[in-house]
Amino acid sequence: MESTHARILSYVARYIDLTSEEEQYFISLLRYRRFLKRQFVVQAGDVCRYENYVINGCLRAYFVEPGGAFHIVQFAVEDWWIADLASLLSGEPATLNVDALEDTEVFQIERSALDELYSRIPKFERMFRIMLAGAFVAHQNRIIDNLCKPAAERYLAFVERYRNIEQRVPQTQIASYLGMTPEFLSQIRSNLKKKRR
Amino acid sequence: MESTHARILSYVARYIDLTSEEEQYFISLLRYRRFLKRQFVVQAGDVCRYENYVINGCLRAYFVEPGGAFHIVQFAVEDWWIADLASLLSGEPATLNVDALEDTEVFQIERSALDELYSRIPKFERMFRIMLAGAFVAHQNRIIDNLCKPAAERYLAFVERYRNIEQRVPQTQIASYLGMTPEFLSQIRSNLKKKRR
DNA sequence: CGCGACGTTGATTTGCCTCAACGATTGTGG
DNA sequence: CCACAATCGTTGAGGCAAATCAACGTCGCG
Repeated sequence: MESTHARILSYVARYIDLTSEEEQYFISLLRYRRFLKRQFVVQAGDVCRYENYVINGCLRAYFVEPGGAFHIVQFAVEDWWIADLASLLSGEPATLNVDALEDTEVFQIERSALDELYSRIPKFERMFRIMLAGAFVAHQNRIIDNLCKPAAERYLAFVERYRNIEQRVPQTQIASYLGMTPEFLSQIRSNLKKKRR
Repeated sequence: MESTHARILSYVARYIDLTSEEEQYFISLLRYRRFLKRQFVVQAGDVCRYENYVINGCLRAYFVEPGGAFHIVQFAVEDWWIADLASLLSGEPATLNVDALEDTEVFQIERSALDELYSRIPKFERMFRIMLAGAFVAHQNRIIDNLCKPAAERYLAFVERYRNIEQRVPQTQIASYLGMTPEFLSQIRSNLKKKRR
């Protein structure tokens, strides 16, 4: 546990400097949890009560259409945060599901603990502001890519950018994230192979 | 000018409470500017130095592909903020253009002034954190819609959500925002009209 | 007036989806 | 430890939504 704390603290240190007291206080708000593969972290319909930091393993957030089709919105591996942010902030029921693609260890921070953290140590407000700005820009770029790149290029961009994820999760999942069918992704890959030779 | 300050102050008041001293300080950081229709607010390649609050009028942020195709990423009307956030934060050259679809009045806050504002009045860090969270969620929903809704539904959702924008900007622009060709949007609209009768 | 932006309509093409069938691999209960 | 199911990736035929290309009418503007 010592070492896992070290990890999240060094993550925080990328954004802000903490005194060791502040570190202790921050750590006291963390709740350690393990999720088994396929286990839910957040279920659509329930209120999302935690922000989740991934220590190791892999989570995914996805949206299920009334028809039954589902679409992956986000993956989260080591050092990433994941939640249904809309639900966490508003207290409304979540529209996203979050579950584990591998056995996964996380630190959770409860909504109320976050609020207290912001008040006690405003630096954390800065950290989350900067994190959110980065996430916002990433989403914006994803929208642009979806608008103007054909499926094959989007796949290549994904592999380029998230090699660590591409290795670990099944193609079905990646296809869903990229907004195409698994069959079509398979076709793309086989075309790329041919071209490469 | 008095009245325009009142407007941005009531905008801020949605998020945080300020003393009148704090209000004065905040206002002192604002730089008033007018942009004529078609005038650039940010040009891709330049560094984006300001966060822009729209007093009235309408701005658009768009991305130009090497091939020449362009895609609208965001509109901003009264009470909205717009910038190339990636550039503003990193100091790298902007990848987006921002220009005026109508004659537009804005308040600009310079990057360095923002930093000072955050330090002097951490409440503003909270305001921007909350704004960013909202924008993040909105982008996420847009990604989901692009993935699972057909073009006609996306158009209807846009009209529903942004009636004030839909009335004011040409269809070409809306088609670009929605990720479809103007011709196809025209077809969709004519089909909807037929159905409505 | 004439030019350029805008919207419309139609013919053709294409990127991607749907559906279906088939091995290969994983994993799970008997 | 085997047998059977479930998950995963692949391939192919056919279909549809949306893009492309082209032509034309309208309007606002210099």
